[in-house]
Amino acid sequence: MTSERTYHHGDLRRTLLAAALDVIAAHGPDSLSLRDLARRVGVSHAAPAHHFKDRTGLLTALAAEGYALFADALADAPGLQERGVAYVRFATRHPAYFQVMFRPELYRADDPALLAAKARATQALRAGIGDLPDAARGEDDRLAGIAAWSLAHGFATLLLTGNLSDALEGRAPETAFRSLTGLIFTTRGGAEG
Amino acid sequence: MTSERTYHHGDLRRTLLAAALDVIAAHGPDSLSLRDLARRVGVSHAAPAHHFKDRTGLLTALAAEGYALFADALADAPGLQERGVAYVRFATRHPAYFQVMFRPELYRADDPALLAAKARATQALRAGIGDLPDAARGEDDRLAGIAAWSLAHGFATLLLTGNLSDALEGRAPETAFRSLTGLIFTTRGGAEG
DNA sequence: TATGGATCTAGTCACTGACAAGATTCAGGG
DNA sequence: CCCTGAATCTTGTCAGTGACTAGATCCATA
Repeated sequence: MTSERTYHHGDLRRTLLAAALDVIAAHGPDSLSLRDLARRVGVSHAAPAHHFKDRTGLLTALAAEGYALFADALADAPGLQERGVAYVRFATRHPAYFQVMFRPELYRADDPALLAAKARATQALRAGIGDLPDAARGEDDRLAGIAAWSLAHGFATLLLTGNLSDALEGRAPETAFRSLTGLIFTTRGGAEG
Repeated sequence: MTSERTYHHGDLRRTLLAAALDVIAAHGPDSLSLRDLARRVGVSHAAPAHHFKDRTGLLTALAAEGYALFADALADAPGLQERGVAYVRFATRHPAYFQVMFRPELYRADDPALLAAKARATQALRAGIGDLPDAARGEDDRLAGIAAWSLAHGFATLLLTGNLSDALEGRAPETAFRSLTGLIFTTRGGAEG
C-alpha cells in the first residue's frame, strides 16, 4: 500500500494521524506543521486539508482518538488506586495524545465525536468513587473525586513537563505513584473500586 | 512617557512584557506574536528583538518573572495547606505566568535568571515538608511532598483548562481546594508548616 | 465506457519569526 | 559646543506556515 505510490494514497488520513503523533511526541504539539506532515508522508501540502479541513481539525481528531483510548485504559483498571495508576501510565505511554487532550485551545471542544469520547472517559474516571451521579453524592465524595483526579493529573503533568525527573530519582513513575497514593488514601479506605 | 511618542520609547521592555501578559491571559501563549505585540505598543516589528532577541527570549523573561512572583506568593503562605491554596490562587490570578512557567518548551530552561527564580520557588515549595534536603528525608516524606505538589498542580491545571468548571458548581476554587486538602491530609497531620 | 464524486496537486495570499543594514537618540568627554 | 560610541528603534527582506481556490487524477458503478 504505502510502498508503491499512486495518486490515491490508500489511507492518508490514518497515515497523517500517525505521523502527527510521532512529531508531537518528539517536539510537542506547537511544532506540528501540516506542510511538514505532508512532506513526511509524501503528498502535496494541501492534501491534509481534504481530510481534516485545517490544523485544528487534525488536532480535534487526535484528541477524540486520545479520549477514546483513555476511556478504555481507565475502564480496564480495577479499583480507584489502579485507575490512578492507569491515568499516569496513559500519560507516559501516549504523551502525544495526553498533551493534546488537555490543551483544549488546540482543538474544537464542541466536536460531537470528541464530546462522546470525552464523556466516556469522564464516566470511566468517575466510576468507583461511587456509582451515583454527581448530584446524589455527598459533598465529601465529590471533593474526594476532584482530589483523586487532581492528584493523578498533577503527577502526570509534572512528569511530562520534566518537573519530577530528579524527585523520582530513577523510580518508575507508575510505581512511585502507586506507593504515593497508598500513603495518602489508606487511612480513608479509598482503595476499593 | 507613553503619551508623547519619541524615538526612544522609554520602557519598551516593560511595556512589551505587560502587553504579552494581556495577550497570553486572553488567548494563550501560542497566539502570541511579536509583530502583533509591536503593533499594539506602537513600535516597528523588529523593535522587540532588541530587548529579547527572539520570541523564546521574551517568553523566557516572562517565565523568570513568573517564578519570582510565584516564590514570593508561596513564601508568604503559612503552613503546608495554605501553601497549596497559594499555589492555586497564583494560577488563577496570574494564569499567563502560570501557563508559560509550566510549558518549558516555550522558553530557554537553562537561562540563569530563570534558574535562580525557579530554585527560589522550589525552595519555598519544599519548606515545611521538612527543612531537610531531599536526600536526608525519609521515603514517605519525599513521596508526600510529591503528592502535595501533584495535588495542587493538578487542581490548578484542571482549573485553567476548564475541566473543573462544572464539578465546582460555582464554588470559589481556593475554598474548594482548602476543604479538599483538609479532607485528605487531616488524618496525617500534614497541616502544620 | 461514461459519469460523478472522492482524492490529491498546483498556485496564491497574508502572516509570522528571524536577520541585516541603516537611522535616530542619548550620554559623556574633549 | 561638538564629537564619538553605544543603545535603541526602523526599514527591508527571506523562508516557512495556514488557509483558500481551481484544477487534475482516480475510482466506483451503472
